[in-house]
Amino acid sequence: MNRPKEFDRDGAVVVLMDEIWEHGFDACSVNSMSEKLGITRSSFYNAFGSKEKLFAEILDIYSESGPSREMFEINESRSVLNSITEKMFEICRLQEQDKACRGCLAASSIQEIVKKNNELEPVLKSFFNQNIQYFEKIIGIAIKRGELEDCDTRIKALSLQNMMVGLSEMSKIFRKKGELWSICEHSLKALGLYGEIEHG
Amino acid sequence: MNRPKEFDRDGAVVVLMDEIWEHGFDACSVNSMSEKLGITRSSFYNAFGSKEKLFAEILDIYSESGPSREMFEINESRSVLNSITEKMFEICRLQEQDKACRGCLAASSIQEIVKKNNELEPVLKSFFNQNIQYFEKIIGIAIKRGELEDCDTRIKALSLQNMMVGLSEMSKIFRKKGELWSICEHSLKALGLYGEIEHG
DNA sequence: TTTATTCTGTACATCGCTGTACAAAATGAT
DNA sequence: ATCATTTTGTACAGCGATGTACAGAATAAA
Repeated sequence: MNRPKEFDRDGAVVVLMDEIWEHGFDACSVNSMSEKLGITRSSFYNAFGSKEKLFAEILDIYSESGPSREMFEINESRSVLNSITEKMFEICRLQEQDKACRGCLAASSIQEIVKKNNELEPVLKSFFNQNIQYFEKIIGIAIKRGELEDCDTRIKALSLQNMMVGLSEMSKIFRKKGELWSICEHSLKALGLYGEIEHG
Repeated sequence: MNRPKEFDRDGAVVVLMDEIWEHGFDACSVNSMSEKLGITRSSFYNAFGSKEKLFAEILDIYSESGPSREMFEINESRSVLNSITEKMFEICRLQEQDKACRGCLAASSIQEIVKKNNELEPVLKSFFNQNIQYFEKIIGIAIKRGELEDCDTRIKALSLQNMMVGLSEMSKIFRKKGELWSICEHSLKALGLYGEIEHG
């Protein structure tokens, strides 16, 4: 019926996610992203509408692969605290290995978007609110199971989020081997969210 | 001997600190900053050398007024944990009131500088390392005084820093009255760094 | 083959930013 | 008044970004 696209749109979104993740939202111009894909700007606008719409898409994909996903695989054979701790260990490992020091895409975008991009600010905020809701949920489960003593789930969730956001930025500054995990381990234990794991 | 400057340099640095704090390092062009001061770019370059040198100056001033300063007023009549808690309460209050959602200047700059500005990266890193050193110091004092049980001062310091950096970004997203402080209070208590304070 | 549809490439006019270079202005000291 | 010094203003030449508009290319269906 119509002329087919000459590039793989889904693949392109991932490429641009990496691009924005590494260089930041502002630094990635429509120009440079189009160039990266080997298409022209008019194709870019045609395919993605605008930088903002693209970012919203990217954030959506990011949240699919984000902390919420894997942690959600909470079954009876595995404790909630274990899931949290394991996930955090994995995050620390990834951040430590990442030579580009990208941190968390969402956390890194806060500075460039809040109070600076009216279109994306609500998108980003909803990302974090969803995360908090998820954290509240699994913390609630942990309490019910007796893994965690009773507490205000929202404050506990916010504190965990706070720790994670902090970690995203700290990972860019403190690059000594194992240091990130030692912060994480200490903070999780302090919050009562630590569950023993095996790490190689 | 020479023609006097036609603008107040020291005052200008403060104006530009606010400018960068609010809009970010990248968003503040030499053009816009010069315009803000009502001078030309050549005067800007003459007065500050470059954007980078200006930022280094600003960070220096910022660290003077930063967390380290007031917390350092630790005397025998006031506990270390009290000082920390009071300072954190003050920070939460300021962030909550700040409608521009600026967060911490240094924390907010991480994203734009690390791996992106070779000249400023070491400057920023040294800012944080100094902060950590200071935290280690006062935590050491707290332990000696018996306010805090014995622990690895570096990890404790890093965890505190992590919490503060997180708070800087969280303050831009979660704007409900008192929520920031409830995160902070909970996290400080968890880390064993909370000291009872009177807050109005 | 023609038609409708959609994608792509080129071009446009505009804007802001960069760092430097050089001339003009202003002052203190002699 | 002249000189040395420093600040300031103007100008330059170049770069990259923006969003749109329009023409051309490619395809599926009729």
